[in-house]
Amino acid sequence: MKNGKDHTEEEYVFEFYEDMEQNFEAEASSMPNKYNDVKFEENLNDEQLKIINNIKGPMLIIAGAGSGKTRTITYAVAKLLTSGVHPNEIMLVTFTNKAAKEMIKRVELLLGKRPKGIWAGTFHSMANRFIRRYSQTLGLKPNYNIMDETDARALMRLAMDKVGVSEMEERFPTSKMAKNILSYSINCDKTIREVILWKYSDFDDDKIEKKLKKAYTRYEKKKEEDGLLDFDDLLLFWNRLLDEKIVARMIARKIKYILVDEYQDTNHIQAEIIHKIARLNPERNIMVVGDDAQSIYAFRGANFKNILDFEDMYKDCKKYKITYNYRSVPEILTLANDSIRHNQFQHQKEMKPTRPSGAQPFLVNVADGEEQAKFIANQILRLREEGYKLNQIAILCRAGRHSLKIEQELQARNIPYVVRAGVGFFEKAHIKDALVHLRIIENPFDEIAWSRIFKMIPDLGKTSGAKIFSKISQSEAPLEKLFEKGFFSITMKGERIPSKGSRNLLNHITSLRNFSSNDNPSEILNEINKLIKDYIKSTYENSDERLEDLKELAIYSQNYATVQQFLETLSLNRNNIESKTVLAGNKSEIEEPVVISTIHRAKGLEWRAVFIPMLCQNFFPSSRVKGDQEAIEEERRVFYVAITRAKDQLYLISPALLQSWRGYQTADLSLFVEELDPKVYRKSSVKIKPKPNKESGFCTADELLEGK
DNA sequence: GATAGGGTTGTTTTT
DNA sequence: CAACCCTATC
Repeated sequence: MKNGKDHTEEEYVFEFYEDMEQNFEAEASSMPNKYNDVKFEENLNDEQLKIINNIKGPMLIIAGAGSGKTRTITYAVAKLLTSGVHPNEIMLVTFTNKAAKEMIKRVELLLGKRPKGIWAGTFHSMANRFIRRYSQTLGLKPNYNIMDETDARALMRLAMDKVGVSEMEERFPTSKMAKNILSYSINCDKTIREVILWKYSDFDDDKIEKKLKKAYTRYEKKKEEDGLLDFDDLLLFWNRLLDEKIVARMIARKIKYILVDEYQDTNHIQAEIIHKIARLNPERNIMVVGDDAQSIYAFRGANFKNILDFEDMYKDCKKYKITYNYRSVPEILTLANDSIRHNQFQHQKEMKPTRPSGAQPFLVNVADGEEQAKFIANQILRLREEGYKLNQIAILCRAGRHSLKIEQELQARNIPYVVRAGVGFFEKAHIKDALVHLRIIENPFDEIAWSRIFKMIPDLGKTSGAKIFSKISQSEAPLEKLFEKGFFSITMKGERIPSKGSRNLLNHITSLRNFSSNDNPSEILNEINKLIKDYIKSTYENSDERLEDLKELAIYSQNYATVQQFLETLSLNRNNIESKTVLAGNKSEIEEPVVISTIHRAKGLEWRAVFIPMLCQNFFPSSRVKGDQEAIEEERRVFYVAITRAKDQLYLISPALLQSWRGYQTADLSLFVEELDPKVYRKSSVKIKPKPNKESGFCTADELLEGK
């Protein structure tokens, strides 16, 4: 593997994995690595320097947006390494695996050498490493597959069906709700009853609760039988592992320093895990970094009160604040502060601007979604003329679907863009169609995977599928056994001859019989692509595009040695590949695209210019929060995160009229804009009237621009 | 009894 | 774009 900074993303993924594997084998080496001299004093401010010179014991760091949080963590890691701490004594927990890789990359640049062996990644990916290693201790199949949320929901549906829940006449939670309830219960350490009362009080009923619990039992059992784990299981089993004395002692011997980024977005079980590890070590070197104002994952059980609890839990904890903002012009910070002060449940803290004065944020009222899209496109072109590169511009949406019209407009104007929202590449139907074949090679007991394959086979429906899977599940056989003569022959309608569907299935998968989970996934995928080509062609409208995607997938998978490595990387890094990139026409030079993203995925990132569309009541904040103060505050934090991504220019855009399922509908200005002090933004003085009466006082976005 | 096809519905945010 | 329900067909 190459050294230096010219790694491709894929190589990092691969090396990353290797490092983790080595961690289990390597003892902390007594030979400290030779690193560059790092100029800590020159590159950090006083607040930051104080932190990295005091890394010991429990530390709580409150870091405002744009305060150089990543820089501080990076230098902290560098500090530890240069003072002789071995890489595999450090655990760095980040919010995404991408963030982990980027931080390691930055540490590498500082040290002039790649620090091999740091435990770095998300809670889920690290949990996976430990669980794979100790699957036997936990009584799990070593080749378990990790389900994504869609799969987990499908399995929950299956469990509910088996328990006979969907046939009930009374109202009952959907499989999605049922899965959510279970998920909250695990992540927040609450009973099912408590979760129901907390989030789904409509279903507060003994009978429902009883049935639900029955479905859960079935769900758990099914996962065990099929060798499946959901995201929550990863945390659950890691946590359980830490109660095993021998394993815990082994982990304690290795990990001496824990650093947790984005601590405001951890939930109860995650906090429990790191505290268990921290307490295993007499020095309890645990550093958590976060900003309660940026906690936006409550829907996943995150609780920014973890930050407050931290101080209670470690009475001797040292508390630091880093407050200088290096990102945004003071005008943008003023608006951000003016917004977040409306939140009651909040640490009071003040961001100190360091940049000279710049442009005031704009509040742009537009007539409707089309005008909004036009305005954004116009303004992007204008910014480009002013010297902005397109990739320094972002459109940040509350929900993925808010960007549809904007995308169309950018396409029409030949403005290249990339979308980081909605269904990711690996969740697309055709990609999953291919991947489920890999899943059954890895683990043939995975019913969710099989049933997706069954759907692709002509003359094979639900009933036959269930019969075939029941044979598979009883066979206790690896994949090759399934090809023994007559295995798939099931009798239908009392006839002796194998059904058409089962013969089709056998034909379909026969060419996979010689592959095993240890083979290179790309070779297998090439074969799979041949198998499903006709199905893709006949099922999907844009099959050419999809077949291209499948080729891409096979190429991408070359970076992984085994099926297992490939599959679990996909499960745990789902948003690493851009879901859609539209490049401008036939331009010879490729221009870096504008970014369209959900706000949630924009966390930790920054752009020179940021557009926030759809600032209307019932869109942002979303209609679901009605009256719920905590939910409104969460939405306001989402707004705050969006604002603080902007370095130089910020555009708040609010359409007056929106197209809903039937016709146009007036939309009120978002509470979050309404409540702002009008002094913190510049508003177009032009009054805009709804489209139907498009006469006096009404203007288009183009005219609005001229008038500015 | 089982499968295929049509038409309708409803979707925040993500590991 | 998947999950549902209904109807036509084998």
